[in-house]
Amino acid sequence: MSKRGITPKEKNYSQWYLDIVERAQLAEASTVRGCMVIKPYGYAIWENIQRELDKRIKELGASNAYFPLFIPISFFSKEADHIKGFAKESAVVTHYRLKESDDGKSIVVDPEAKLEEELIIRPTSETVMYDTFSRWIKSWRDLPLKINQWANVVRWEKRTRPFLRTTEFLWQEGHTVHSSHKEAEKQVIDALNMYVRFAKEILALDTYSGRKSDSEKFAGAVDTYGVEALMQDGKALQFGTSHDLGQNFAKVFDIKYVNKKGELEYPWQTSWGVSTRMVGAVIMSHSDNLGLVLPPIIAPIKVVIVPIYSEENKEEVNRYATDVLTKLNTLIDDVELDDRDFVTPGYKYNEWEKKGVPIRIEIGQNDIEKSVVTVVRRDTGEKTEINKENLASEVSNILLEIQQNLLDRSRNLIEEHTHEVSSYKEFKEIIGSKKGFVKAYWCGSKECEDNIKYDTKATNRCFSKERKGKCVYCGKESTEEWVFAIAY
RNA sequence: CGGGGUGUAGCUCAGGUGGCUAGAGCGCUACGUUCGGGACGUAGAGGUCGUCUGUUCAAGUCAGAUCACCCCGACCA
Repeated sequence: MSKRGITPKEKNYSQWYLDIVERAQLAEASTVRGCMVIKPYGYAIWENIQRELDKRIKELGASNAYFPLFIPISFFSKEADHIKGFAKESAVVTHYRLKESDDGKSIVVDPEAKLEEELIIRPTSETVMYDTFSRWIKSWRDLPLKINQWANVVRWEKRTRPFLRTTEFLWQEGHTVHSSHKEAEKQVIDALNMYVRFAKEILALDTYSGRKSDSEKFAGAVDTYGVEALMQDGKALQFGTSHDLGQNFAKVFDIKYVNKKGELEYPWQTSWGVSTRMVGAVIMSHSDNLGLVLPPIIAPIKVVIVPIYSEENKEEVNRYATDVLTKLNTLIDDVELDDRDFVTPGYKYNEWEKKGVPIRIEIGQNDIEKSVVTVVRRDTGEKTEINKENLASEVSNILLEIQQNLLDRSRNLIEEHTHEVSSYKEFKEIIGSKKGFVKAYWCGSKECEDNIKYDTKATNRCFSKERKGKCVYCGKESTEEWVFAIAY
């Protein structure tokens, strides 16, 4: 008998998401505005994502480094578009000391200790890094330079939600410097494709990806490319971006190098990043009304063993369970034997389901007599008996199947929720009823884009392909098809 | 920053027209019985009622101020 279920996603998707985050012990709201405390279990998922991603970042040739949290306001304001984009959400440090208040009852900011120059807490690190890069880069021999940073950043967003949008978040930002625009453009696409493959292979998420429209561009970039995943409620979630910065930052940070011909030149730069928002994307995409569902590759616990016993056979069951654990450990890390004897098996089933553990193994008297174990899949709920002898390899295979099944589901969801439309009437109907992605021609004018957004809340997510047609809003000739959706 | 709402136990909340020792469910602790889908019984612990000021013999309850948080918009990874 279930006592308290989570809010079903059909009823209130947003509440369903928050319930999962809370009941899977992933994170909780912090006392600091808009921030969250990532709990050990949630952080373990992040660490798995980090580990897999870090490998791929290094395959792109980038090295990890670390730059300061504080950015002098003068650095920050050098690139005009950049400051415009982030000015409205910047946390600013103005003082460096506190003192006792006059009545001695509290601690206040010491007005004497005002900083000569204010410091911005980084919302992104282009500016601090590029100031440094200007001293690192002198010759064509220093290029390409590829630096990655794992860090926290702060953006004072109006409205926050755990993992999806928090005031402070963790991320990875890659920054590269190249001697030609062509090479930089290739880097932008390589990084984008790396994210697309990562989503598919590790997070089991199918995506759309491509160039962004001018209005969705990163502040200070020449071009921005994004990766868009689809959530189960039909809304899009951007979880990664890759920017072609052109020479915009090089010019204002005075990054110059001498090329092979002996001429002084500005190099071409890129930056790309993904954040803890990915954890939110995974939660929203795969989970169901029982709780979290995790792709096995990033699951902190891949298999949980639940022994079922009474006082009489406790020892026998535990011995059998320990044996099963040893067998599984030959092929699978992260197996947990839940031998707590102060909660009932039903309680444990529920708890591990909420936490999204891909496979549960039940062991009781029945299994021991038949020399089997009962294996239950989190993604399908399917129960099978598997012989104890070839257990490890069979369970490994099921883990692979679950990973694949989640990706298949994600692909199906995106296919079912993608519609090509030819008229604006159709566009509005689909966005209004089914949501999802809508492919439509767009003439490229900001006016049409804004009007569509005003009418439907749908925004231009990314470029789809070259194709001749008529702009879905104004009817002018267009050569470009774009992907639209209502986004998080 | 606009519009709405809420602050009482760890959590979710109840406490008409002011009145005596502050209420429930869940959770927590102890003991016992249980254990193949969130077990049950008994006994307990837990609160300066967001903060300040006022009205009153008397304030969780009324008034004013203040702070905090939540929801809906505009902005964003």
